[in-house]
Amino acid sequence: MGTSKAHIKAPPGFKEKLEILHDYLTAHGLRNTHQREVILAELLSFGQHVTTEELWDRVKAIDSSIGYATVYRTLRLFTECGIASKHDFGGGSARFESDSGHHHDHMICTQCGKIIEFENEEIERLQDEVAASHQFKINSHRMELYGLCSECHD
Amino acid sequence: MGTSKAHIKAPPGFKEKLEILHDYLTAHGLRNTHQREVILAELLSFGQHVTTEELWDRVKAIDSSIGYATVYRTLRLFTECGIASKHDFGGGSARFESDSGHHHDHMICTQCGKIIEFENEEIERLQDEVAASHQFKINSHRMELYGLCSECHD
DNA sequence: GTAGATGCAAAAGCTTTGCATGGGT
DNA sequence: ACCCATGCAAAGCTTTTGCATCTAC
Repeated sequence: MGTSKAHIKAPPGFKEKLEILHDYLTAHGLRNTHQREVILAELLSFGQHVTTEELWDRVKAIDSSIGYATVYRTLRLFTECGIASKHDFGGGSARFESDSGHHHDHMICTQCGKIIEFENEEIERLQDEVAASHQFKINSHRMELYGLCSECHD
Repeated sequence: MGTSKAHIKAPPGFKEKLEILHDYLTAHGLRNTHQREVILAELLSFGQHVTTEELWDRVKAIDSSIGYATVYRTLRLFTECGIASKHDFGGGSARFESDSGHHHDHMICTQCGKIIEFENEEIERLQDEVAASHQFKINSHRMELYGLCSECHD
């Protein structure tokens, strides 16, 4: 009988990310599995910053046999191969998002939890400048603005 | 027999911070204690971003009867009355620093752990600008640059 | 067939809290 | 005296990991 595994509906960007994943797996002697594809698909279709547990809930709806540890380990794998990144916005749990390629920062509404993404080249430039003035070599940075979104004030 | 408690050597800024603390305690019907003064003094004299446990170690050296929970609760108190602030630079434990009054951000060397503080008004202005363009009201922000300090590269 | 992947459950870390006791005011 | 503060130990939570079993290659 064919692989009667749960069907994976491909969300936008799935194909590209899957290719990156496959390349990474091959290059490192790792294996592709059904679980990894399901988790990737759900991460992409979630479309928001998601915690390991939230993602696990969605993944279980597709394949109830997938365990929490697999989601946890797979998210770390995704982070390592550059198709997702991990953030800590406070509130106990780490949150993951699929990488869109271009860097961006976040505004977090402390009232409703909404997360707005933005990018600002001028700020990035100034960061580089500040770092350079301290002979500091930036590898990564985080910048988060906490406050109230337009719907939560006035 | 006066109060033969361990002597507290006043580090720079101790008097001012202590006053803020006392005012806060009075205003909220709370009490001043020897523990709180020791912890404040050690926080100030540490002079670097410190974890609860690291601070506890130093505090115990002054008064070995002080418990971890007291340090923990006192740091939260300090945060509430605005004489200290809490940061999460990753690595498991939260880190505290005494507030210097003027806002600043951090560069963290991922090799040696050194933390360099800096401030940049231009960046702050741009942050306000970005927030305004999204009708977002900033309450606080964090900005951290991760990489290698001058002593850890080349 | 073999080395990596998975699921379960337990271990690890920090953080936070309940409670009896001690101590400011 | 009253009520907050403290110390100790236990509970909570999320993150990690050990291990037997399963599976992609």
